[in-house]
Amino acid sequence: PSLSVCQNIRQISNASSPPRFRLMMSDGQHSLTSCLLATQLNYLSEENLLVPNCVCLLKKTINNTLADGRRVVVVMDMDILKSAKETGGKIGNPTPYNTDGGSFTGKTPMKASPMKASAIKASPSKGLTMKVSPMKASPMKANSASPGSSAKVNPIASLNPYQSKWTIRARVTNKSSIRTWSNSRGEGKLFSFEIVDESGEIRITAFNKEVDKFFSLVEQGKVYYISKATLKPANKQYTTLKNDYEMTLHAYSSIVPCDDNQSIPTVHCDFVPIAELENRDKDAIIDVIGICKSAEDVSRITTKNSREVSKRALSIIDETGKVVTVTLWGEEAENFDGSTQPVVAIKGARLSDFGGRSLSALFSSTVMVNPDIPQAFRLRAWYDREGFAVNSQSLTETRSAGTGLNMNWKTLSDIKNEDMGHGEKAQYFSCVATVLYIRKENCLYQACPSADCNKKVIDQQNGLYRCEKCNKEFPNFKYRLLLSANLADFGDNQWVTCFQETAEALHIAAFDEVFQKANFTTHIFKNRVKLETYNDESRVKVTVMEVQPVDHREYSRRLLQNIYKLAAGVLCK
DNA sequence: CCCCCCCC
Repeated sequence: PSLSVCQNIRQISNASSPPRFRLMMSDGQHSLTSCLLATQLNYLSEENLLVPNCVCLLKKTINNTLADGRRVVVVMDMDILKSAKETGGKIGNPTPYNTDGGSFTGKTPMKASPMKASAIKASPSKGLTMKVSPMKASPMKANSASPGSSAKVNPIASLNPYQSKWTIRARVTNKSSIRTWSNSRGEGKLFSFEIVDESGEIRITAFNKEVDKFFSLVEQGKVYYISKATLKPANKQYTTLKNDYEMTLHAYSSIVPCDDNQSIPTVHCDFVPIAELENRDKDAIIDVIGICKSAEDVSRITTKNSREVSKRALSIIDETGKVVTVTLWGEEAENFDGSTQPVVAIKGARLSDFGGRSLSALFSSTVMVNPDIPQAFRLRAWYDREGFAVNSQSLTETRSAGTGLNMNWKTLSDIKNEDMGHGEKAQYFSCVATVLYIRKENCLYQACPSADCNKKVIDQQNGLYRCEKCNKEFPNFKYRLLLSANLADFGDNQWVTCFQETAEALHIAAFDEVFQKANFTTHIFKNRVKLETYNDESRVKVTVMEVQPVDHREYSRRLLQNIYKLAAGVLCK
């Protein structure tokens, strides 16, 4: 073997397939020669490993004479030892290179060849022909890494872009679906997967033809021998894997299933109890497991980049009695079935601070439904025995009144019976109630014109309007809706106040018939209750914060839950 | 050669 710097690489432009590459190699001794890259090594160039100024270890070269008499050194096997960036174009003591452009004519002085002297001496006679057959050379080598051979297996952690001869044995931990792209640089398809061995992990990507070749072969959880793939620096922006490199499969890559795989680690999860999520940082990548207590229907949303994507939010609960919302995306969202309240385990979910604390599955996450692991069996047993009836609390504050699992549900009689609103702080409760009557008198008031104030202004009778809250006088005011409505449920009724936003939600405007229409409509009302004193009279005031349509399915589920809870209480006695 | 991780 000999060490050289690849000074120049050029694709020989003819119609031959596969393409051929001509190299200018120099060993730093003012010499230059023309080499032909054996076609099975084309990937070195295609993958941009073989670039000017990279240091190459020529492991096998064959001197050849072309049909037209030109002599050429064919590089049959080589490793890239150092990237161009590392070498700056030098090996050992730097000497200037011959930069004659390296005409591919055989005029290059062979005696000054950087090739190993012995190889030059063994220069073939004119009559010798050397067939370069990529199809013979490469797959054979790849197969030598197959099970049963004595080939050494390399740890993933030892791989780097400058050695090309290695074989790893690793388990697939996360396989993507096939994705297509189209941009200014072209279009294509790809899939990627992550693998792990005792030493580490790495991501592998396959494009186009390699997608066709390897997609169905590569299965989640299975172990393979993998060799002849290209390593390149990983863009840390896009991966959480602990590896500085990632792999690309190419035409000569080999993936061979491995049955004897006990020693290869399986996916390991470090589950964080849901209650513990409160103490973790935003954007933390965590593993979580829980029972899917409820699941939204799948929905289509449009992202900021005007891409359409499916989404489904799940509420999962674990033995801590805490619930958190987890969002699944794309196919995972579409295919998820929460109807049986399955165990859901997610490796690598991202913690967000939306609604307090919530989780989102990433492309790098592994979502497992009813996985065969002890934690899943334990959770199942807990939930079916008692978990279903616990008074769960959600870490995720949902804005939609109907679906939150931390709603303070009350009946209207509870407000009086429990003396709600008498404490220092206002309380909040939700109820399902029907509008019996809306008072249309005084339904508008003159409000402070400042953006976020809305306080009723005092008409100074001099063309100015005073806001006590802002301690300011304004020449104008804005009209805001203020409705008094009488809500009723099965046991009681309650006068409530709706300001602008909530009044609008009742779908009423300043017309009688519309008022009439709003009567006897049923909604979810989220309310604030507080004892207030006005004109020396203390009254518990209930103000509507939110009006939402009743999700009858969810409402029925909740009523059923209450029945279960009552039943559980009776059984305990 | 992708690199999207979203929405409320």
